[in-house]
Amino acid sequence: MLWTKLFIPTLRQTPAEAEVASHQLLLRAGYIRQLSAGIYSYLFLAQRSLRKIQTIVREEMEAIGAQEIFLPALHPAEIWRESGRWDTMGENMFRLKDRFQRDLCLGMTHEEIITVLARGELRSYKQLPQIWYQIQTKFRDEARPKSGLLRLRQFLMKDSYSFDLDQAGLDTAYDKHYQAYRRILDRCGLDYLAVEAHSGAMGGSQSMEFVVVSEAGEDLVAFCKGCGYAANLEKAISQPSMPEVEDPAGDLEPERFSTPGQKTIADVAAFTGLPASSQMKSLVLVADGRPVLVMLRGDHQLSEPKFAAVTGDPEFRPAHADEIREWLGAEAGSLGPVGVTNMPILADRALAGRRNMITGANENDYHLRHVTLGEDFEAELHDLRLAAVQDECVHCGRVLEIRKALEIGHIFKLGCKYSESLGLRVLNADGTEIAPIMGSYGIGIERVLSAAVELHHDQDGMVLPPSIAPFDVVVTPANNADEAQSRAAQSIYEACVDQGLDALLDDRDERPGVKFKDADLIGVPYRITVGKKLTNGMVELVERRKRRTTDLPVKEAALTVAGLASGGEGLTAPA
RNA sequence: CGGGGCGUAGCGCAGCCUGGUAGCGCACCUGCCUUGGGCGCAGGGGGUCGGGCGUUCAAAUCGCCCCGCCCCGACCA
Repeated sequence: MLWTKLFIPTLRQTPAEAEVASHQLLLRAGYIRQLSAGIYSYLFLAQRSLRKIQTIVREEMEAIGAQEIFLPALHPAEIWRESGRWDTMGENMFRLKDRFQRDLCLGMTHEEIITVLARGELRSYKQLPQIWYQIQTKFRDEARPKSGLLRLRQFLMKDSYSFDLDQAGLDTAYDKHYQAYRRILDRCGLDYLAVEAHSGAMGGSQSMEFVVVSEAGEDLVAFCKGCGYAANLEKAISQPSMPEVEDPAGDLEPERFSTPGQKTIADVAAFTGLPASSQMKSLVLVADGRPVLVMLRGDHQLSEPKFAAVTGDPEFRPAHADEIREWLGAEAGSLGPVGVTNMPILADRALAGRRNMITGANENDYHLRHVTLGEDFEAELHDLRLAAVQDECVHCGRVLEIRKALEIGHIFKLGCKYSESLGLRVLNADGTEIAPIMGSYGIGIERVLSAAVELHHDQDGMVLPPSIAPFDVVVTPANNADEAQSRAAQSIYEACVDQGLDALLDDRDERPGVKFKDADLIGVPYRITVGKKLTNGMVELVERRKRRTTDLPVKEAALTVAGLASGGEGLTAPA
């Protein structure tokens, strides 16, 4: 294609609203334009790149026997009421009414729709297993859209759904997706991690996220460079670091002492001269309508999903200030477990074996020292904390890395939640009716592109992996007004096209600097520069990623790029 | 939803404090010139100053209300 015929509106300056690299570069390189918060138009370059990503996704989905379908984006409320999620999805769902005042919504995911489709069609065990997938626009009324294409209100997702007769079948479908996702992300040139995750509002037993470690991400993941253990921070298990100060020895009795105005862990640490890890933190939560006291080491944080899993109530809430006063007789900041009998006490395992710690006295402005779990109060032990910096891997003992990450894909074993609630049943071989067991698997298409840009860029612009770059190669005559250069560039361009390359000819009447800058910015992996060396029959091949320039005879240029491009498809991130 | 910031030409910004009818750089158009890293010269086009109401002889500028966008937090498959 000829640059002069294309619309590639590159920007010299970065628009002020863009903060993260991918957002800045996608705007500057003329890939996207914003319509509204979290809603973007995809211009020519973005569309080409997104299509390449979708092609890779389709190929790998077909390879595991998945069949492409296309479901509606506009859904009647009834279906969501049947599954119960009309109410539980809350504010994140776009809702609207039709002219007859019937409730509708825009699809944020498609478990309900696929299950309703299946229940009308699937009758017999002979029809299973099935894997159906689509690439669809999803709508989510995010509280805070942000960071360009990283958190959108309207976005593309490949979502697939598996239907099986039994757990073993689901395990197979899940594993196929796991393998397919690995191949997809490998081919897209992403350096990623597969991490154990919570299934959250999806329900279900097992789930795994595919994430790219990046400061632009909003998840936190913990992983071990030693044995490969990796999990979402909320789910991660870890060996707590040693307390900074050894506990006082002996069978000491709790001792009340005055701590006027010392409300936070940090306050008390400064006041007593003992670090947070020598204190116990008390949280009052309300689960299933009843108060629960949760004890954690002072420097640890509650993992809400772990607490929800222990209590079985995903809707738990912190107690209100007046409830805390009524139940414990003191304000948050002076709470503790000693003498508490009116609510169950849960303690994190990191407190097991600790002695003589500091905690609140349940009397404003007083704390207790020498409090020991199992002696001065009793509690049920659970893993309730978030893995913390310096925690060690429980498998191999190495210190865990904790990093921000971008969620690209997520696979879930759903179980029978949707088949049961929506009435999907098939007859088994023995004539009994069973609810098929389901899985659900998603990949954010725009996030693949954004993550690739986050991972692969430099001062001058994007450095896209060849597999997802909008063009493989750009042919740039340094001076297009020079008849010989222009003609040679044209023929090299044609040779590239003949090689099956997605080639771009920069035929603009611009100074070379402008053309070089633009080519760098939009991230084309290879550039063939036709310039002064043409008089010797030579052109230059510039590899965007390595910033390396090689002189080549005119005749070999196209063939060389074709060889590099096909070999470079699995290009991965530098470590 | 809470906190903060911003809204003036396509992009980046100044002007606002101290009211007097809008400016700079880049981009764009025309011509000349130039052609190895966002050239040079000359001429030119383009703005409801986010919106409404108010104060005033006079509002981009002051006041009130609203809208939008960004960032932090809350929230979130």
